[in-house]
Amino acid sequence: MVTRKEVAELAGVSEATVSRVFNGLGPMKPATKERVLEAARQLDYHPNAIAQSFARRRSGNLGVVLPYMPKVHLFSTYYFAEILSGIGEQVREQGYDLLLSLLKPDESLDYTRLYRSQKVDACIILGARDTPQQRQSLQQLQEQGLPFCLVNQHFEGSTFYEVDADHAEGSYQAVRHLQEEGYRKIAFLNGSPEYSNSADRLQGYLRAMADAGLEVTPGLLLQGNYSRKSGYEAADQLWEQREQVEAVFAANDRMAIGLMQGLREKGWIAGRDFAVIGCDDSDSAKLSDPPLSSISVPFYEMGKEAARGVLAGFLHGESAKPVSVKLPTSLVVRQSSKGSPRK
Amino acid sequence: MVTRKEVAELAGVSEATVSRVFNGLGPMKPATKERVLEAARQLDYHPNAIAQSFARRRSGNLGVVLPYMPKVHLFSTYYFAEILSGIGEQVREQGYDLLLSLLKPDESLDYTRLYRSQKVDACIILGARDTPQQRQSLQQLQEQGLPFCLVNQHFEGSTFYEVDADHAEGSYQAVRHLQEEGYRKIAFLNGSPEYSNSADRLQGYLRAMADAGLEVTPGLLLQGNYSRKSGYEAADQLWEQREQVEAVFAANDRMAIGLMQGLREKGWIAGRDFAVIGCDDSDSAKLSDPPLSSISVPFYEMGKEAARGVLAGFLHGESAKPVSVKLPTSLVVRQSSKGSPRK
DNA sequence: TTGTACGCGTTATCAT
DNA sequence: ATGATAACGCGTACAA
Repeated sequence: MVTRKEVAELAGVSEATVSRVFNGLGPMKPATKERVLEAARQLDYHPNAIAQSFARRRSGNLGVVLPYMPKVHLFSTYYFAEILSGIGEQVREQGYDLLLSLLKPDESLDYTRLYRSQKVDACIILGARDTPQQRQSLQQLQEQGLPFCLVNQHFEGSTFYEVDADHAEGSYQAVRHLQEEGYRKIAFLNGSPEYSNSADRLQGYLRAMADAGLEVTPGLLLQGNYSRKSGYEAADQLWEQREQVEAVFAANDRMAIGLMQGLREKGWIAGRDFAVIGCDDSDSAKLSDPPLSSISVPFYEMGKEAARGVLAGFLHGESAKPVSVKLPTSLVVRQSSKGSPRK
Repeated sequence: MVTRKEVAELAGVSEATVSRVFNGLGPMKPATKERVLEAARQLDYHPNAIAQSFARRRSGNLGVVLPYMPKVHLFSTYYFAEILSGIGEQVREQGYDLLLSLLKPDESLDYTRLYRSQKVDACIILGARDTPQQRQSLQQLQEQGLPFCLVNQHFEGSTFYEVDADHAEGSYQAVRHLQEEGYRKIAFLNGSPEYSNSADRLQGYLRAMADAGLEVTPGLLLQGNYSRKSGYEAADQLWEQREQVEAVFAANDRMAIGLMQGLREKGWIAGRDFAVIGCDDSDSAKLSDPPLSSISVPFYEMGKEAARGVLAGFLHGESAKPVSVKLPTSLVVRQSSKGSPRK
């Protein structure tokens, strides 16, 4: 590998000058700059990134932590792909690289491990759940001053840097839409409570029902775990009380689709016999039958914002501590929420 | 940050000894080893990975190149998620890290850029297409002796290291299955020709038809581009000649689902009026209505094998040049291929 | 079995 | 505007 030294010799300057040229530092004679660049071109010199990291004492890597994803799919891959793309776009703009860390199933959540080998300067943590163990791990990071960012998850009562979406407002809009279409008996199929999304969506649902003066009977509140299967199973419960339900708002697309599959087996077709709206607007929403109305979440932008913020926080130190944000969602209406309430 | 030097001082040994302990090198007195480990524990010492990379002159990173994925989804995110998981599992086992590189739309495919900054020791390239430009980029890598591996793509006539699946055999099995179910007029909806999968699947289809003594009229060969939309549009063509078609084998799940959606609008239900089998067994196969029969491809294992092979090739030099492999597929039968041919 | 000493390719500080 | 030089934290050949 050709090094700075060889470039310096060929250009007839010192090594320091070569560095200055490549880092655009200090004043320098255009002629020398040109000589150096020409020499570098001739030798096909490229700075050694590892040596740079070593000297600068920063890795130039942003770590991205992905949760363990077992065969029972609670997350859609769409979700992570979008967020990752956003992160990728931002790190490229900042000359950073992206180091992926896939958690193991049993892995104790000792995030500090990632930092202490100094292979990452900051981290974005995806798919975090609100459990005592998680809170403790994150708390520990924060106390040690290690820069990190959570995406699409809020820890009430803590002051972590988070980039979230306004799920409560999104849910409110979805339920309002169903009401405007004439539906009154609207059920809510929620996901696991350890995700803050769940609480937010429940809140949006309840507010929309209250604002419309509609009663929320216990039977209208169903509980799933974000898997297709749990939505499929909820169809049974719903069928039991089919006279009391005209529409369902589900906390994600997978459950919504499972629910539609379950009810179809009993003869109820979404968009004809009842209405459904899901959440996330993943690509499965377009693949389902009928196509699923859903709340679109700006995952790409969330990833990008998280990367921007957490790197700014790191690069400018405490001076620019990032502040949590909440991006807006939007409702995408498709066939599953069409039709009208049964008379 | 606490360094080797401090540990050495506290333990009353030289820095070299500390290194030996942490690398398990050379013979050493158990007592000294224990003293060093105790000192390290006390100081919470962890080797600096960047400095290690610098000294060892290897990054300890495996690069993974992902293609640009525009809004028109030709790849399923499932596909990449599975392969990435496999890679992730393997690199962890080898103490490596995973550096993600997301290509930009216009980006000229100069893969050497990834290596010359020395941030990766080897690369796995996903979603490569067989174009002159691609071949040239890869050829260049090979000539420079840079270790890389292609997953799920074959370049006929070249000797790249590739981990592929036996798509021809998988397709053969799928079509044979349709024949065993009594179908005779079987169409094939292929994807873009720049992916070797397409040619392989076509070959499997043709062989199965030939082996069964069935004629392949030109009308039975449809062309899509792996997007749902292209499958949806193929439904029109198919409908034109509906008397000549009883079943369809599609080169991926997205097209198969689009096709089912298109034909449903005309009144044909998959699994009742005609049969469909897709490829990849992505999770959308379980979400579609009816659930889609599909050829399962061991993406996880392919990713794992690619990582294993390419790292072995790098770590042991030319001595252990990895040899291309082709993993087996399997057919998963669901509702879309049930039913029986119309009389 | 352990210590000494050098090198790795930069960045950054201080002279000139 | 440019050059000399000291870090940076570790691996490792060689010496003891």
